Parts: sequence; structure tokens; C-alpha cells
Amino acid sequence: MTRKIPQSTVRRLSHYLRSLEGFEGSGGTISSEELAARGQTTAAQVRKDLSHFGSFGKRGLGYQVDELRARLRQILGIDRSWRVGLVGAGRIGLALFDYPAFQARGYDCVAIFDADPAKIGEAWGEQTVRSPDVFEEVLRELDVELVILAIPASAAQEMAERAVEAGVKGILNFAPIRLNVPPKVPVQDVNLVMELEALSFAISQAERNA
Amino acid sequence: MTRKIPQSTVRRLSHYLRSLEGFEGSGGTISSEELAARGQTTAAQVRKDLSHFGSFGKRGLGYQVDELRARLRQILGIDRSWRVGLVGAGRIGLALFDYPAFQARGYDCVAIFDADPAKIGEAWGEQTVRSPDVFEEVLRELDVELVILAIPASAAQEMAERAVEAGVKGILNFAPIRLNVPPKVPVQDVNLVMELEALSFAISQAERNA
DNA sequence: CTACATTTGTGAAGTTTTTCACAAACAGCG
DNA sequence: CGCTGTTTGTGAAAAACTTCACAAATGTAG
Repeated sequence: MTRKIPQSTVRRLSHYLRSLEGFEGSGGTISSEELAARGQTTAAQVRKDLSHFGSFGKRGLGYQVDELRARLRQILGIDRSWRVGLVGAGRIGLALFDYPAFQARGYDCVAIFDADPAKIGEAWGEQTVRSPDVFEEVLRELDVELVILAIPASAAQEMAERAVEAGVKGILNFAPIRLNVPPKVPVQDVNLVMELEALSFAISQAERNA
Repeated sequence: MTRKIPQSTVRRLSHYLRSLEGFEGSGGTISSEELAARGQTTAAQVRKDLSHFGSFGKRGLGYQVDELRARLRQILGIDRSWRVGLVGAGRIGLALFDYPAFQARGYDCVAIFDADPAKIGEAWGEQTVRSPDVFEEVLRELDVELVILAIPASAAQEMAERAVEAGVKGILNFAPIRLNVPPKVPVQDVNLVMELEALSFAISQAERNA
């Protein structure tokens, strides 16, 4: 039953999990209807999404909140912790490093890199900013599974390749370019300019149709 | 011909524009084939995407780079500048404020707000951090069209409502909640936790199928 | 001016995702 | 224990999106 899962389903699963986290009546149950209401989707969609991964509701009752939450964490792969390397100690890197939800969800930042000599050696929490010279070496040594690229587009492709070379399993990419890496290494792009453009498009569109 | 445009089309338009910007042979032309190669999609998709907005290619030749670039900017609503209000002067707010591509694309940050008394009055570039007490007033006075919410989830809904009340036309939301605003005000969500979850899902999935 | 080599724009076909609708399962109650 | 009121899980229908394939343009070369 678990074959090709739509990206949109994955995004909704995150939403469901978020809803359940802000739901302290942990002992109780929740219906697809209620879950849908919190997530701006439909009950049928919720059930279909979940059905991709098995059937863990009780007919007539709904879903056990505790259990569903645990199951979603498992599906999303956050029922464990991830060893993360942060590449780029600029504003965005700093913001991510400090992001509370980050650590809280098991994403452990175990190394920070930056090419700027002025930054190398700087202490960030328990971490120290390192030189890219020791990139592969450190990634391997610390068994980093996932890197966050918060560097300019010009450097991103090279660092992505080096990360893959060092055995990283996935990349969260903030640089506004399409990385060229082997398909076995998933890349998730976050492109702030694109988000702003989507917004100004939507506004312009609304105005045109008004 | 311009009716309901898929969100995925809008994202691709951004990509096309990005490709064209890194293409200095401005006088020349580019074919849908070439554009597709740079954007990880297909020629047919490129043509279909563009065809939603008219037909501005020349058969046998392709698209005039200059013209297409201008047309894309117009479609995306960035052939003008936007007056932006930044709500939340934390790490994320700072990162966005400093983001070079930001100013470069006509997003003008004209006001910054934060509830933390320690931050109010702080100078950021030419801006000074203001109190939320004067939120609506300032938004109206400066004619802010677009706000960026870089604040905790607990405060986001309230500030969104107040922004709408003050006549804002769109919201870029970094808080991990679904904002409840009138449909005429588009909201674009950026959810870093969700991106990480999508990534860990993809990695886990790859491992399961391996 | 005609034949030719391209490349767009677009209906139609194909695929994917969402919505519908209903049988099956379950708790509660008398 | 059987009836009732829910709510799931899921095929089937509908809608949305992507790919195909080809006629209509357009520049080029002879």
C-alpha cells in the first residue's frame, strides 16, 4: 500500500501532526472530520492520505490521538533524531540554528561550516564554526546524515557534491538553484524569492479578477 | 485565457524567470526546449505554462529573452515595487531583512515591528523597530501592501487580523499555523519544520525501498 | 518564390490527485 | 443480543494537471 506518495500528501501529513501536537487531550480520539477542519482540507482527503500507510483508525470512533501522532512521526521519519550539518553561518544559518522547533524535533546540529575566515572558530552554542577545508572529513567523522545549505548559489552546487561524496543522505537547500545530485539523495528546496513571487502573483491575480 | 492557474505553474514561472536572469545574452532568443532543460521540466510544460497568459513566442524561433523576462515579471507582479511591513524582529526577521535578493526585486521593507520592549527603538538600516501599539496606524500611513509574519504561532493570528484590518493585501507567513483571513487576502506559508519533515520522509522512503 | 527545417500554441489523450458515496466495523444502549 | 448512530477505508467518478502530437507560423536557403 505504500508506493508513490504525492508530495501534497506529505505536506498534509505534517499539518495533521502539527494539529495533533496542539491537542492536549492526548487520551482521546479525533475524527477525520475534526482533523480536516484544523487543516483546511476535507475528511475524505484525510482518510485517503492516511490510508496510504495502513489503516489505523477505528470505525465509528475515529483515530486514537496518541497512536496517530506516533504513527505520523514514524511515517515522516522523525521518530528518531537526525544528525545535521549546517553549511553557511550567515543570517539564514543563524536563524535556523536558533530555531526552537528545530532541536525540539530531533534535528541535532552537530557541525557548522563557513568559508569566511572571520567566522571560522566563532562559537555558536556548543558548536564552533569550521572551515570548509575539513568538510568531508568532519561529516564522515560525525556521521552527518543531512546538510542544510544556507550559502550563496555560487557555492551551493560544489558543497552539495562534496556532501554527497561524504555520504550525506539528504539536503535542505536554501540557495536559489536546482542542485544536480544523484537521485538517491533527496533535495528539498526552500526558495524565499519564489514564495514572495507566488504571493505577489496571487495579489495581482486577485486584483485582475476584481 | 487567464483563469485558474495551478500553483505548480506559478512556481515554474519563477524558475523560468530565474533562468532568464542568469542569461546575459539578452538580445537573443531561447526555445522552450532550452528553458525546460534549465528548469527540470519539459518543453511542452513550458509552452503550456506560458500559454496561460497569452502567446509571446515566435514559431520557428523561440522566445525573445528580453521580452519573456519582462513578461514574466509582469505576470508574477514584480514589475513594480511592493511596500512591505516586517512583523517580528527575531532571527528570521533579521535574515529576511538582510536578504539581498529581497530589496533587489522591489520588495521594500518600510516598517519593522516587534513586541519585545528591548528591541523597540533599535535601528535596522534606515528603519527603526516599532511597537505593535502603532501597527495599524503605521501600516495605513506608510501604505503597506504586504506583511511578513516572522513571529511565534501564538501571536500570528492576531497580527494577521490586524494587518488585514489595516488594508494589507497579502501575507507571507512563517508561523507554523494556518491563518484564518478573508479569502481576498492571499497567504503564502513558509514552514521550515514542514520542509525538514518532507526531507526526512523522502530519506526514510528511499531507505524503505532500498 | 518555393521547399525546408524549426518551434510555437493547443486540442486531445493520458496520468495523477481529489472528491464522492457507500459497505463494513464498532460502541453504546436498551 | 440486536438495533442505532457514527466513522472508517476504499473502489469508482470527477477534476486537475501533464504529456503527446500535430497543424500553423516563421525564418532560411536555394
